[in-house]
Amino acid sequence: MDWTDERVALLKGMWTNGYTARQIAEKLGGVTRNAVIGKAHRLGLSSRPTQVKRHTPLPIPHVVERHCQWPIGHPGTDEFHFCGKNAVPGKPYCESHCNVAYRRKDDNAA
DNA sequence: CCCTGATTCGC
DNA sequence: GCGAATCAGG
Repeated sequence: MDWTDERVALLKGMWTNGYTARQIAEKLGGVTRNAVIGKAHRLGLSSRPTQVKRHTPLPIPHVVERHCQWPIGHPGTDEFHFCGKNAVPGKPYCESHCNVAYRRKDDNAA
């Protein structure tokens, strides 16, 4: 399994958003949680509080959302805030964060 | 015991 | 650099 940009992006995206290595591994498919953790570690990530509490409000796709719900920083801290940029109609994120969250392998627009 | 992530070892 | 194995913590 070659770690392509989109796979790494998905890995980092899910990892950063509090997904467990198993969820990410299962999502990517063909990789074990060890591979995900190992890759994440190599990427410069690693430190992850076990089974991060659901205080990271993994943004739920809402109907008619107009502002990007992408969580920035840590909840409970002064740094925690949402992106708040104008999201695309029907999607919880702005175009850039939507791209990070829903990035597809065939989304490559040269 | 189960789960998690982190680190280390071998390929 | 990749993945599995192993270790450590919850």
